[in-house]
Amino acid sequence: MPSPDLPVEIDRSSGIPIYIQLEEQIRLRIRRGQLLPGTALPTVRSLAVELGINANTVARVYRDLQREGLLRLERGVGTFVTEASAEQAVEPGRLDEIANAARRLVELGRSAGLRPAELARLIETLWKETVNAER
Amino acid sequence: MPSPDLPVEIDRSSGIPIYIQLEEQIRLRIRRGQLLPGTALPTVRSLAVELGINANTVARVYRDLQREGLLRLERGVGTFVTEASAEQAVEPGRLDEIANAARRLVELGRSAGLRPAELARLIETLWKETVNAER
Amino acid sequence: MPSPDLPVEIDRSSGIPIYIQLEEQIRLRIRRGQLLPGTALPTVRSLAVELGINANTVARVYRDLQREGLLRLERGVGTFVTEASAEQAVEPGRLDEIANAARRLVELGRSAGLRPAELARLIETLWKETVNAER
Amino acid sequence: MPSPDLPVEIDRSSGIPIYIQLEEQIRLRIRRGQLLPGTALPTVRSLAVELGINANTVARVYRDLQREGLLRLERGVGTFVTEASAEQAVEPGRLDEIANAARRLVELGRSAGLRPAELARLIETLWKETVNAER
DNA sequence: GTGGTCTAGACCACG
DNA sequence: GTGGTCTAGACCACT
Repeated sequence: MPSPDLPVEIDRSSGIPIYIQLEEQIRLRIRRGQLLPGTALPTVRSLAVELGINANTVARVYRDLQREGLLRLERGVGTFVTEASAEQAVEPGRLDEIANAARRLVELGRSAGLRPAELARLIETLWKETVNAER
Repeated sequence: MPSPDLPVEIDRSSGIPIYIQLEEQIRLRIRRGQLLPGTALPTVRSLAVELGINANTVARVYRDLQREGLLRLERGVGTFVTEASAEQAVEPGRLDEIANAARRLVELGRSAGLRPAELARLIETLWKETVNAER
Repeated sequence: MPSPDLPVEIDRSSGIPIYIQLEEQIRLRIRRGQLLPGTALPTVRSLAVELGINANTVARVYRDLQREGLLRLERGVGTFVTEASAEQAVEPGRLDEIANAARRLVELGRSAGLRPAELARLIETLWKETVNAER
Repeated sequence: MPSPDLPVEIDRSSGIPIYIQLEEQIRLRIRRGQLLPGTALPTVRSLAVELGINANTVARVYRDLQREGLLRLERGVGTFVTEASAEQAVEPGRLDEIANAARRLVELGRSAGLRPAELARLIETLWKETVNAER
């Protein structure tokens, strides 16, 4: 499988660490089925050059995603999307549904004068409660 | 007005800065009307001791909330909820509505195998889009 | 909890990456109950100086162990053994038992002319079979 | 002697170098008496194609095993198992004994929550100690 | 002073 | 040429 263009964008002024931005964008592409199992990713160095960041930063991202089981790093060969990643894929319809729910939440929050960070925190709190409730 | 108990909880292993956790919890209590204008907050030192955190951190929180207009620091006297804070209060009904929307989003996200951080990021992204759309 | 001496040893000529050596030694100490929950570890920089290695390498080790749930990194404060690490502790008796079984295997392997790497590989193969058999 | 099928399996996601995997599997087959002296091995190219790996890698493996005295490379003819390899053969009974000891160790390790890499490392450590004790 | 991120660059192992 | 490790050093966020 060839290495397709990887239309990743880094916002250096967002305050969000570069490696987090990269990880999430690649993870999301795999989840959406835009990066199928077996697909080769750009080499560490080439992606670093393309994004204007350091190769170590890219390597860190690939390594993190390897631990999550999404990527397979082959020394001397390259980096590939794992077969197992398909299990973590999400149907596009579901993602739309999620996006809609998120949009609704954002509108409600804004009209109530909340801040984005407050909503994000609310989500994390509810998430933990849900997890605990399962136990 | 007396200083009520301030049932704040700090999670040291969450990775979220302590001052952020504190700020949001106090802000939310004011928004909910659980901390009314004129109410005195615990002293910097007592709250620091109670939570087992650094006094500088508490001082920073009070200072930040003062800048937002929610608190009033009276040197040598204490810290109080401002009258103006009432303007930022949100009706309980609205908060319930928001909480419900958030709960739904959390459930959708969980069933799709997403992580809380991904949802939080989604929210922030949508937020910015909404802001830009307004311009 | 104070930071006790951490008698770690690095063998730079072993060919085994420094961060792997460090990780395993700290992990083993926690497993053995020699590093109890709440205990503070040396700071990233001090351990780096003590071992004569780079601070980034120590930071990587701490970060990896944090992901495993063994350590808790508190920015601005320090690094601590988590409460949850106790769940991964192993009784000393069991470790002795394991060491004996390993010693026996080593003797058998040596007398049959095998190499250590072959034994190690045999272990990993059997391990995977056991895992698959469980499914 | 004809070239038998060589049922080798390569795990590209194991992190273990391909040449190590290949070497050990061939070595083990010779030790077990499954590859007898005089037997021809597949050509470098055919084995490389069959396994989907680089021909250089296969060549390296054959060369390494030649240095160990297990294989004989005859230029323009092919690669063969040496007569001397018989001396390194191990009786099946012994291999069973070793496999049993290894299985026991794996079970103990798993029930104690260790990782395969930790067991492998333990073995290598004990091996070195045994060697030193002999001196 | 703590940990976290990022850079630049060197050297190594693998294919 | 691929990824992996390590160093040295800068700057930042947090307590």
